[in-house]
Formats: sequence, C-alpha cells, structure tokens
Amino acid sequence: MSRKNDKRDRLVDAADELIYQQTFNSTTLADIATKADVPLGNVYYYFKTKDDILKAVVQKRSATLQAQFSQWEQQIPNAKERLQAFIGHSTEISHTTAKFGCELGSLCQELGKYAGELANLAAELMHRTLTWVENQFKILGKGEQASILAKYLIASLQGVSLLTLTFKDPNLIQKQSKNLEQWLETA
Amino acid sequence: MSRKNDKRDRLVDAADELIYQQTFNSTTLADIATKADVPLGNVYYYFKTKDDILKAVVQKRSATLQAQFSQWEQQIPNAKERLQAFIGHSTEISHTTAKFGCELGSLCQELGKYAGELANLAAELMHRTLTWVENQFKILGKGEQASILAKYLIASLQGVSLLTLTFKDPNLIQKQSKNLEQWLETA
DNA sequence: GTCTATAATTCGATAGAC
DNA sequence: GTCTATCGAATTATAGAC
Repeated sequence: MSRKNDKRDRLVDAADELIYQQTFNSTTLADIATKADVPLGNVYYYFKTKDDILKAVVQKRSATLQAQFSQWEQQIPNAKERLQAFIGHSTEISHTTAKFGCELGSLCQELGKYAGELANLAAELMHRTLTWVENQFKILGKGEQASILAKYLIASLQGVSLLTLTFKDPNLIQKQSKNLEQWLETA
Repeated sequence: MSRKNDKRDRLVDAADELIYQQTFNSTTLADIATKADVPLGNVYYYFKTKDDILKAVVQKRSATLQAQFSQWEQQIPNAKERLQAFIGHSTEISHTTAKFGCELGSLCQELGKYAGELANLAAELMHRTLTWVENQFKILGKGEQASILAKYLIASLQGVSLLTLTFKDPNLIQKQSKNLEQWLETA
C-alpha cells in the first residue's frame, strides 16, 4: 500500500477523537490538522469539505463496530454471553463516558437535530447496533419480542450514559450494567 | 412592571427555543436577536456575553420546571398519579422530541462535554428533576429504593428520547411511556 | 503531492452617536 | 436606553508556489 493514505488516516483518527471529545460543530479543521500533524492547507487534498471528514469518521466507526461484532461472534459461541460482553463493554469505558458521554449517543444527539444526510449517517450507526442486539435476542428464541428487548437494552444504556456524563460519575453506568446483566439472565 | 425587561424576556425566549432546536454552540447572537426582533447591538445592553444568555435560559427553564412540579403537586394529590403525569408528559411532546430530542437531555449532552460552570448549570436542571421524581417514590414508601427507581425512570425516558430523535419516530417514546406507566403500577 | 499564504465569510463583542 | 456601524478574531476554503 502506498503511503498516500497515511495522512488521510491520521486526519480521520484525529477527527474521530476530537468530534467525540468536543462536538462536530465545535471541532475546527485547524484542531484536526494540528492533532494529525498535517498542515492545514493540506487537509483539502484529502477532503473537499468539513462534512466529508465527518462522513469518513462515520465510515471508520461503522467498520470498527462491525469488527467488534464479528470478534464477539467468533470468540463467544453463546448469544446470551455475547450480549453480556456488549453490556460489559460499557463498564470498561465508564470513565471515558463520564468525561465525554457515549460516542454513538452524542453523535446521534448532535446530528439528529440537523436535517439531511448527516442525520442519516448517525442514525445508520445506531440502527446497525440495534439490529445486531436484536439478532442476538432472536438467536435466543425471543421471536417478536427481540426488537422490543433490543430497544430496551440500548435505551437503558444510552439513558444512563447521559446521566453518567451529566454527573461525571462512572459508577452510574457501572451499576446499571450489573443490573442489565442480571435482567438479561431472567428476561 | 416597567417595560425594561420586555426585550430581555423576548431575547431569553428566543434563545431558549433556538438553543433547543439547534444547539447552544451553533446558535448565533444574530439568530437570537432576529427572532426576538431586537437589534443585534442592543443585545449587549441586556447580556454581557453569549454565555450570560445561556445562564438566563437555564434559569428560565429551572423556573418552568419548578412551576410544573408545583402544579402537579397542587392538582394531583396522589404521588403515583403525579409520576404518571410526569411520564405522560413525554407522550404529549413526542412529536417535538422526534424533531429535536429532549430539551433537558440535549442540553446536558452538549454542555456535559464542556468543563467549568456551564456544565454544572445543565447538571443542576437534571438533578432537580431527579430529586423531584425521587421524592415521589419516597412518598410512595420506597425508602432506599427511591433513588434507584428515579434514576431508572429518568434514564429510560432519556434513552428512548434519543432513539426517538435518531429515528424520527414519535411512536418509540409513546410506547415506552405506556410501558413505564405499567411498570409504575407494579414497581 | 505538499505546503504557505491568504481570501471570504461569519461571529462575538465594542465604540459611540442619538 | 437604543441602535448603527464596525472591529478583531476565528474559521472554512482556495490559490498557487514548490
């Protein structure tokens, strides 16, 4: 592979992190270029507009999500245990959540208010997550209930992530994760 | 009362609406001044900085919240029915939620990433809401559980509000409200 | 392909006339 | 108290040398 994509990747990585820690709107091209150690004027060789950078970030996150799901599917044969892993992941990142919220949730919140294409990009990430969780419930034989259970699980984690951010308290999502893991056993 | 505060009130009302429909960061002083029908330069007679407008908006929202809680307490003698009213309110505003999300949630999400005073302002609004719900559960004799139940209820509504915004589907929060009203009967 | 310099615009904030 | 005019900084985006 040529080194051509080297800088592009660095720009996307920098944008990804900054958009999460700040917001898309308040992240400037200068921020991204500085963090990626790429001269500002050079950014436009790789991306036509700021929106294009966001699209690349969403694509990267989509691939990361897919990779995580694939990994769980390969390493964890039981669907219920895969869901436990999904819930447990929230606990692992709880301290980051207390600082910046949920990566997916904050993007959906910000872009959801926009009209047009950008809103759909965030919605697709959420949809992909929802669908994967729903599939796990279907494998567990939940049938028609799978969709409802998936929405319940995602909404619970998103809601408590917001409280975790608001009160800067990682403990909130840690406790909720434990509750949800128990709920999963009896659901 | 002098008409002095007339323009100030209009500015706060306009800012309140715009900050909800857009975000605080992307709402410009020109936006606010135009919507309030006040010349841009005159804004600075009433507010020193843009942050000061936000503080006034939060104060207004805090007062609105307090008024709503007081009204429920006066008109609804039963604590469980007050909580039903609280939940039912989400259904009433579901179409607006599908467009712009939860007024409280989106503010906490945006300001939560900031450091300093502004983050605390949003957290106080959330705390006030949480405390009121918790008190209703205490009145119902839930004791130590009251705090957990309150967080569960708020997180559920916040999480599903985000999904409602993301997928532009008022039905999501409507269904969840029904579920929560049933949950409340048996909790 | 890379980078400097800068154009074009927007935004928060101020000066100062009335 | 009110409003016009505008400044200075920040930000997206471009032109053009190398």
